[in-house]
Amino acid sequence: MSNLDQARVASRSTETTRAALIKAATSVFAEYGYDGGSVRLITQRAMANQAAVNYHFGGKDGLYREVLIAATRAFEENAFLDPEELDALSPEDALRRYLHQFLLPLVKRDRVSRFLRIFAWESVQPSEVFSAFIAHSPPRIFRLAERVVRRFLPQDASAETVTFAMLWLAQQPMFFVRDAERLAQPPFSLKFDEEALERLVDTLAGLSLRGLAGV
Amino acid sequence: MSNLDQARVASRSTETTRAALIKAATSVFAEYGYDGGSVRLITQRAMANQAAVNYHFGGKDGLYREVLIAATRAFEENAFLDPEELDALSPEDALRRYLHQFLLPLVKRDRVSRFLRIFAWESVQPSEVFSAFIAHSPPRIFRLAERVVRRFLPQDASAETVTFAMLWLAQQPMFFVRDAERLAQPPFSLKFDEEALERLVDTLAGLSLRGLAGV
DNA sequence: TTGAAATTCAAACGCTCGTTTGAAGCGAAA
DNA sequence: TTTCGCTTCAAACGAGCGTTTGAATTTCAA
Repeated sequence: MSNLDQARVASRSTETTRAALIKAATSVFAEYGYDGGSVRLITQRAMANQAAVNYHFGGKDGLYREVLIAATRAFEENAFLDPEELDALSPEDALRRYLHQFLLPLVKRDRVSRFLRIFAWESVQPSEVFSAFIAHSPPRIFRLAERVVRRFLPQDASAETVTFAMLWLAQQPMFFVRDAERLAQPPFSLKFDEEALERLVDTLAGLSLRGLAGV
Repeated sequence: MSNLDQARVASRSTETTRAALIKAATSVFAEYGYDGGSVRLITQRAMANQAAVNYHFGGKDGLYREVLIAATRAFEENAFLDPEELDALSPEDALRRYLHQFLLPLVKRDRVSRFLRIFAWESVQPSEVFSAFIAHSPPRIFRLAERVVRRFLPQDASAETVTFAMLWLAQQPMFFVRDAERLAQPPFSLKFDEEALERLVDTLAGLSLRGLAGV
């Protein structure tokens, strides 16, 4: 076996641990955010040793960076919402599609939903790792929101107005995803099943489209 | 001097320390949230001993509870936005007034603004203290938002719809207040002076009132 | 089978956190 | 002046955090 093969085999075992750690870290960071997610809990869920994080990723931040890379890759895959797909829809349908996609974590606990939750955390407790990560490429949720919003705004809208409207739209689903657990408690007591999600999409789409005066 | 007088004098000195701690805690919790705000920083700013927090308030949570009580009192004072005042305005003006009031922290660093910032933190990192505190009386920002929203919604709107719309409105200003510092950085680079605040109020009021289709 | 490299492991380190401790300081009554 | 309760203080405690350490184990080419 060549040295290359040895490296490959060695890295196969390495990859197992790395993958388990990234997976566990994704769920832990989705639940508790970067600061609140502890290395001990991650390694416990990954059934790995604490030191493995530092051995394989150089530290907690290195592991987080890998999670963000995986998240970016998942978002870039056309499995997720596609800019071209949005453009093919009418502005109204694009808006509905956007809201529905980013509210999905309310009822699904899949991988993409966890990534969205991490983004929701970052929208509130930005970590240095994340800030550096997105420094020169705004996260997709903002790029998509801008795309949706631009089709409604007049051509001569100022950059500031576009930014206001884009942020306004982008943070609407993030709020519900982020605060889902709190909204499930009194005094709100909102439980999100598929049907409640549809009603939420309807309500938000209606409000965003036509505003309060249009209901 | 009677025992009562002695107690009064003793409590005067006590009140000095307590007031300094509550004031310092308000600013620290406004800056860093409950979890992120350390007792050491609070006592340092209050020029008090660390142990004073436990002596006077029984612990960090007791001090926080006092801050929340002070915040509630400040909000209940008619210095702040008054439900009756809102009702006296047209629905549109009430909406503008609401947004303007809750976006004020962007340009002012006064006491009420700090309380609003604490609420913004809680909307994202709910502490047990806060949850217990508001358990049976929703914070005013939500009660006011419901009041504003109800005047637009049809009488037969479901409770869930009202809640959706209320949350939708309430979190709009909270987002900008909470993320002000992040929005000041690239890639957004939004600086909020008085004029930018007015433009933001205009934009949000327009979007909330007429939606994207109305711009 | 052997030896060296890669990986895992339990334990400990250094740090910050909220809290506790017991002595010292203080003001007012006796 | 002495005494007593209230308040302050420096120091330490215990728990949790990310990280480091050095030995044990595993892996696999030779």
